[in-house]
Amino acid sequence: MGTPSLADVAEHAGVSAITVSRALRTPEKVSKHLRDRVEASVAKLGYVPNPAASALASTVSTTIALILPSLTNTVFDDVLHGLYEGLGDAPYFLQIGNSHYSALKEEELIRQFIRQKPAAFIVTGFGQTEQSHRMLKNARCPVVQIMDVGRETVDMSVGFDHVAAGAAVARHFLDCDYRRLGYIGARLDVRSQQRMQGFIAAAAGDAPVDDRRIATSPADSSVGLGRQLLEQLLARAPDTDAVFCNNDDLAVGALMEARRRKFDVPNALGICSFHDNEFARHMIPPITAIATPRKEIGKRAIEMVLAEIREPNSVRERHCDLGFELMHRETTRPVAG
Amino acid sequence: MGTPSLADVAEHAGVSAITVSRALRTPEKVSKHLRDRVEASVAKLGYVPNPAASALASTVSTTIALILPSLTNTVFDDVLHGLYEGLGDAPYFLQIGNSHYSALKEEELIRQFIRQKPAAFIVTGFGQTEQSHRMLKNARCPVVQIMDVGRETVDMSVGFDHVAAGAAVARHFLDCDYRRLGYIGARLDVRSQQRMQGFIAAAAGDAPVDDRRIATSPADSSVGLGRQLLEQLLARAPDTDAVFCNNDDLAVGALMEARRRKFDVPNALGICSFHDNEFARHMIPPITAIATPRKEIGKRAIEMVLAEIREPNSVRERHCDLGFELMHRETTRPVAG
DNA sequence: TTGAAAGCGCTAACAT
DNA sequence: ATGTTAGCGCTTTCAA
Repeated sequence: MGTPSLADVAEHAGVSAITVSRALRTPEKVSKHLRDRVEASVAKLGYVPNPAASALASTVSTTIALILPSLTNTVFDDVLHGLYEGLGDAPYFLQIGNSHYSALKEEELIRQFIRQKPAAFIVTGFGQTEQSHRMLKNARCPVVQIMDVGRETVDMSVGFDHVAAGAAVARHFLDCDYRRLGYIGARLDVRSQQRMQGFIAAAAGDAPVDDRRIATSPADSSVGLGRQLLEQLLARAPDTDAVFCNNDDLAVGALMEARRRKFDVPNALGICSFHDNEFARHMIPPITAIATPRKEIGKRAIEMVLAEIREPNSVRERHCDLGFELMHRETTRPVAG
Repeated sequence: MGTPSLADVAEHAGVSAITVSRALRTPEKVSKHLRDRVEASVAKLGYVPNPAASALASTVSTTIALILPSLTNTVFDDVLHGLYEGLGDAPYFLQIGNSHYSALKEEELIRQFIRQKPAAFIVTGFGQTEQSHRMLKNARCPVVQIMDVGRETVDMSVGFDHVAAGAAVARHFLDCDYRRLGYIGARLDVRSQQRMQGFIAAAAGDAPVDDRRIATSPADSSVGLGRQLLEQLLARAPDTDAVFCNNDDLAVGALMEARRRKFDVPNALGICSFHDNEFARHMIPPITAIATPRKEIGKRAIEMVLAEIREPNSVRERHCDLGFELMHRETTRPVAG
């Protein structure tokens, strides 16, 4: 015989299997006397529960299903760190599914996860298909949608407002007296587009964003791509005086390209980044950026989920807007006035 | 009734459950006739297998156990990307355990994983406890140890030689005529220490590394910490002429600190980084670094594992040294001579 | 090539 | 507070 089973523990402790099960899962329902005996046997035999058997027998497993649109985007690394930090030693397994930014693939993943009776779902954004939405509604477990805020929530949500964040950048540029605004972005998912739209809309009155000043690419974002995109943008619109970069990689690339061209940053060219990774603020000059609560989103999401698992409907704040913060550093001019 | 089970598919197709099971797992053992009927029913009912039931009934699950010492270290993000890329659509789930750089915690994780009858184990390094080693040996599934190369392998391994990598940096510094060599590092795990020792040993003959020129910290590595550590090192040994940085964050920080002090890099101070993230080569000046095959390690590890699952003992190269490469850029002088 | 029966290790439901 | 029974959905073993 290999590893000991519940029955082995039961025999060793001289009790029934169900008592061992209870002693382990709901110790308060077992008398101290038997609980002690069970615990001793568990320790003696080195018993570890078999999650597959327990998943099969009960209505929920110890799997928390997580669906991310990308694993190569560092934003989700940060979210993951928050998730694992929040998870701590809780007896749940995070199972990651990668939807590759496809709602159909996501639907497929949800279908697979459903079979595992996950203890909870954490999914990215609000772009689910109708089917997905229905499956999540029917899953009878907590569901958190992360990264974004919105109305059509399945159950709970944590994120921030991307439209507002884009608008904040536009307003900042205007406050600093920039007027010929540009935008560079890579791999434009829904949320990036919201940022861009918020940016364009907020700029529209005072400094409409010219199409020639928008440079994007379907490629993954990287520092090298940031250089290229700025180059493209300047080739088409050399008099651009400020660029909103859709993330830190691109912003660092743009800054390096600007330096190579001996541009005066921030006077001749302002740069504002998005997300604010640690290295952005250590560049020379330090990069102005919208700081986003990536790690906090992960941590909060898992906390909500664990709380709901413990005690359904116990979470009061079911929709958290964690906000963002503009870090005004040295790649944008001082506020005019 | 919720989601359809194997029995439902069997009934719908007018065959027995076991035939459906076979049609799905070993289609070559079922006649084309029945196979087609089964497939049609599977599609019609939208059947998705229940992994818990299959894990319980069979001797292996579809879980691949992965033990990483850290999730906050970007090195492992890269490894993870390689793992997921190599996994592709293979029907296995990666289950990540975080050992927090503790061999005991790792042992505990292995014990838990064993209960799940994983299809394979991927563990980091060679620092397992004796118990862990024994459990892995007895697990009757492929095991790959990643990141390092070494002799006392459980089963298979993929990595590179950290001692040799450290030595290569020392030799490079000497070739470029640096003589007062320093080292900065954060969160020193076994492999970092091997790098440091390789570095010190290789420098010993021509330019022994003075203790005052070693600055380390138990904190997580970051750009800010790189600045601080260089500052500390220079406070103690202002005439240091080259620094080996244990990773890219630190190197970028060191470069920024050097720039703040208006040091002439590479002439007055040489900087060599480790890992070579994409941004390192886009800094100004581009950073000389040892490029490590992090992503390739992940990809290769999963490939080995999948090959062994399909066909035990089919993998020929069971111990892969993926090597490293010194990228000589502009933070170290041209080679003297 | 196909099927029937048994059982993987646990928990839900129902006693006591 | 504790135990008995049945069954989760699949695969193994054995038989035809």
